[in-house]
Amino acid sequence: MVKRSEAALDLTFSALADPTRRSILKSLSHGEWRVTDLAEPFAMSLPAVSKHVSVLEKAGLLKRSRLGREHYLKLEAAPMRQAATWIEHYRKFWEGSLDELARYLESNPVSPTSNQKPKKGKKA
Amino acid sequence: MVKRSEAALDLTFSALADPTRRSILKSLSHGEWRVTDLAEPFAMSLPAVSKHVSVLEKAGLLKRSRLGREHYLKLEAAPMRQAATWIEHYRKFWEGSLDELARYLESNPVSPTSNQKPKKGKKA
DNA sequence: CGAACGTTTAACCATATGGTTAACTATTAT
DNA sequence: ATAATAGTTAACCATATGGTTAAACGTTCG
Repeated sequence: MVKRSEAALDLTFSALADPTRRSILKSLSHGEWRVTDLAEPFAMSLPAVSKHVSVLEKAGLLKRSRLGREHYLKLEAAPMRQAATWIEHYRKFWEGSLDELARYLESNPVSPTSNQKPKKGKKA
Repeated sequence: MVKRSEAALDLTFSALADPTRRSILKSLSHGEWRVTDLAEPFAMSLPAVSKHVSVLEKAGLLKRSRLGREHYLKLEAAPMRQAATWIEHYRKFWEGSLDELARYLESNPVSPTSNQKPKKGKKA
């Protein structure tokens, strides 16, 4: 099932990569909105917003409920958790780096001692 | 400076939206790699990987150090923190939703009591 | 009924993305 | 000096993305 979740991450991250769509999610975090309401703050046409909404819907980041001619959109934040978990995995790394930097500064007060060049393949 | 960080989020999320690039970051979390080394696992040309690397570089997710003709790439996970923070903001929401669901189920044992239709503008 | 509303779909356009191969630059090895 | 290695850049291609306007669809209002 690696493939499956990779594809889901693709959808989630690329949905989040657009400022209009992030703004829409922000609106939805304050309640359920109609497409027209969502579109109001933006300087773009309704069909453009409609497309953004459907990108978010396909990524599973919102759910749509039809009520007559009106569509109500509701935030579905759960898929973000997978993305957050993916990113979290790297927190250890950047925190680890700071630790290493601290250790380096402590054990190398003035001049660096080792600066040999790598010869082949991976470094570090 | 809202614009600035919005643009940074665009870059970060769209860099993360590609499985090849996520895989490259994963490799870099095990140390510093050259472009050729990074390319080895993939069924694509070196220029293709080179482009992916430069996308990650522009997003600030890795740093490049030139050592003769070799380029060593190093993970720079810090920008992910901003993305993680953005997503984290929504965790409260989905956890809140689960709370609300629990409360709803508790106070509505069998049949729902309120199902009036909304009239205009925002619902919920 | 017919008009207005809410939304999507269609057709189109410009630009971005992800890949290719070929050519080029720069460095290292023989 | 020549050849091999590491990497980028250029030119190209197909498809995706983000926007537009116009038309269509279904629902509600008068």
